[in-house]
Amino acid sequence: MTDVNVSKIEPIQRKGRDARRQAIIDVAREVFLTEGYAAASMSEIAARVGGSKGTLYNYFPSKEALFAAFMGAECQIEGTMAHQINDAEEADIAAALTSIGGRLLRFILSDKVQAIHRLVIAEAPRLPELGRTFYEEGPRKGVTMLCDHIERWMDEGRLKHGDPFRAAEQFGELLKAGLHHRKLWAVADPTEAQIDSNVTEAVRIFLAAYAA
Amino acid sequence: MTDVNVSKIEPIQRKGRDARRQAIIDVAREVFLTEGYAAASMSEIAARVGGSKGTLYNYFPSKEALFAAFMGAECQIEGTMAHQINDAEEADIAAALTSIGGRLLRFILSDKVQAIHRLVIAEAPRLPELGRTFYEEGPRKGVTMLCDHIERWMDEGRLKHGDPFRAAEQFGELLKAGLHHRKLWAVADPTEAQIDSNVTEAVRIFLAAYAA
DNA sequence: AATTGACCGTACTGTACGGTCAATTTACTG
DNA sequence: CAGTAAATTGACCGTACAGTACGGTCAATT
Repeated sequence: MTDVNVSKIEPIQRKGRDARRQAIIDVAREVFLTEGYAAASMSEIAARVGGSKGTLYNYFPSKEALFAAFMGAECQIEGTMAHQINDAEEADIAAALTSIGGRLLRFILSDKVQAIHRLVIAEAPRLPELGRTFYEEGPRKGVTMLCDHIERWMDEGRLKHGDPFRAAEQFGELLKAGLHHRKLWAVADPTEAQIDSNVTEAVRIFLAAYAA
Repeated sequence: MTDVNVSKIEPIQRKGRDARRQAIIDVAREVFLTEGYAAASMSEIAARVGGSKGTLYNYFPSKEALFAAFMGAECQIEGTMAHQINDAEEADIAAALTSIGGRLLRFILSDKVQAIHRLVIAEAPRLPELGRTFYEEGPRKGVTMLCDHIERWMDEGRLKHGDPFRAAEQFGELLKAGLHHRKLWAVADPTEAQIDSNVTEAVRIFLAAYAA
């Protein structure tokens, strides 16, 4: 009632609070990615973050909310990653595709991205919007940027005309050929040689089908 | 001690027991596929099978054991499926690939196979041999049979020489292009038109790269 | 008719979880 | 330093789970 100048109260300890909030999300990421959503326990997260469960619930109202916060941050990181991967200044199409493809494939096959894929695939039926936002912010952005390159090359007459978005998806799929699923199924980790080999093969096949 | 002719006891009521065991696995399949491993409860399975939990544990010593039994049966089913999909008698390579590709892609995109993929991907880190046996009995077999066709066509000089196994994997990956992951991420269900379109595109690109 | 053993229903144990709360400590302010 | 509001704690609650125990039922075998 007697709250004169409420606005002054707000930034009272924001720095410490934000830092702690971020620390919680960092721990949550580690636990969620290694244990999965169901097996991850709030008690363990609280213990690993060095605080109590009550404090945890002071920052996030529920397990779902913490999970959503973590996934939001994660998607954003992945989205910005797409920019780095896709800026190729090579004039030669084959060289550009090889360069982009190598970076993209290594990114997709990294342990971190694999763990996120696992999580999204497992929880997507239960949380439909999770799958959607992950797709929009991650893979979708990556494909779209590759698509822009391909569309430009098509317009310049250096590639056959066609649906550039589908072409980008096909190239991405050729890159993964076998390696992605074998890693997802815990059958085998791809070697560096296999990765390089897959990239050159993907470029070869893509250009065989699309080179003007 | 006084166990004369123990052997006689064995086949006493095997028929009913096996039938019941199968009924339990059938129910377990349904529950595991829709709920996932962690969320599936033994009580619910017992209730759906129409029996008591004690009986359930009379047939399977633990939840893990029931899960393993279900996955074993499932892998076998999927393995036999590969045979039907892969027998193509078309002489024309493009026609054969289109025929096989259409059946294979529709199989992969079916709700049942998608649910199994989800389960395997989610549980593979926890149960490493699950991922391995699934791969060996399912996708591996499918790719190998397609590989046999491709190798024969290569030997006959109708396709360029190369690694037939990798070529088979590449063709499989081209078939899926985008659709598989969008369904796995609960972003969008593929339409019939998209499926057909993906098949013809996959054949086109594959032949552009491999036709002699 | 007697016997067997699989089966049912239910209640139970122990454990682990998500989430809550009153009490306490900490950190800032006048 | 005193006062106060926020931050933190850890014990606690209700619930749900895997797995166990047991008295009683019933259909098939002997």
